[in-house]
Amino acid sequence: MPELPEVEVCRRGLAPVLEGGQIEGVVIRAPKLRQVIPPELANLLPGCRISTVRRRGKYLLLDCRRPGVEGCLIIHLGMSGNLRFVPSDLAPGKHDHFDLVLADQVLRFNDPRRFGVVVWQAGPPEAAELHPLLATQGIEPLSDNFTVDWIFAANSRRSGPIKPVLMDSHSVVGIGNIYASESLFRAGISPLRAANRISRARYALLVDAIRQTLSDAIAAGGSSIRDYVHSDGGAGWFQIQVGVYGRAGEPCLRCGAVVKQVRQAGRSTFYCPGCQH
DNA sequence: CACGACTCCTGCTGGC
DNA sequence: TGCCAGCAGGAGTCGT
Repeated sequence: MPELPEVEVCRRGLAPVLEGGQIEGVVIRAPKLRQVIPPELANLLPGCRISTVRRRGKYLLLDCRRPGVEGCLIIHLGMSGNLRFVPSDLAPGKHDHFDLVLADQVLRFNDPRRFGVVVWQAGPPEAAELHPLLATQGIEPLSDNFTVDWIFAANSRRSGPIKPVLMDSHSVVGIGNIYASESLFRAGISPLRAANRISRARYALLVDAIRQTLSDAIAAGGSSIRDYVHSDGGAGWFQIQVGVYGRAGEPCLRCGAVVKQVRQAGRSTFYCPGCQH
């Protein structure tokens, strides 16, 4: 379910509980998600302390170590993944694929569609980026590196429509199907417009829109982290005011034109033909 | 290189 | 009510 804001909200919910805590055990129930969950986690992780819970794109990074073992547990929630703390004695349910057993509770990973990932990268925290899944990740949209100059140059040779380009995690990480549509709506740019046919001035609007949209979503989700941590894990997700996503056929809240839905690269795109050009 | 199609998987919704 | 097609917030791989 997660795009960058949801993963960040998840990280903020996990960090205060996990950081400094010790892993007592590991349970692997479904060996194969998008990749096989490494069986050796059962030997590596018990006894490890988690120093930091980080995020890179839509990946969660748990830095773990104990004498003789140092590495990073890398978790991706895929489309339908979900992490929640449950009581130690709660029986696992359907699609509960992976448990991190802590002293007084369990961090449980549930993922019906199994597009998620749980893998291990040995080495110090800075080595995590060497993992093949992380090595090709693009820049963070909430970092100082994400500028008008950067995106204008990066997209200068991309002739395809801007919306799928925004969703390319090898370019910019974290922007999924919903926030791509919403950011373009806020910037007044058509999702169909070729990425290399957008002016620098309009890219400035887009950079701001992306930053603002993601930040708003994090703020909205962050307000319910307490709920997230000990409830169903769904609280706090996608709570921003939606401009166009899922509103096909309804009037645009800004100009009243009918919101359109089209298909791009196999994904639904929503936009307002009245105020996006 | 850049792009689109295809792929992995389960579950829900809407039409008949 | 049952069945089936289509679609769902991701992203790697492959062919062009």
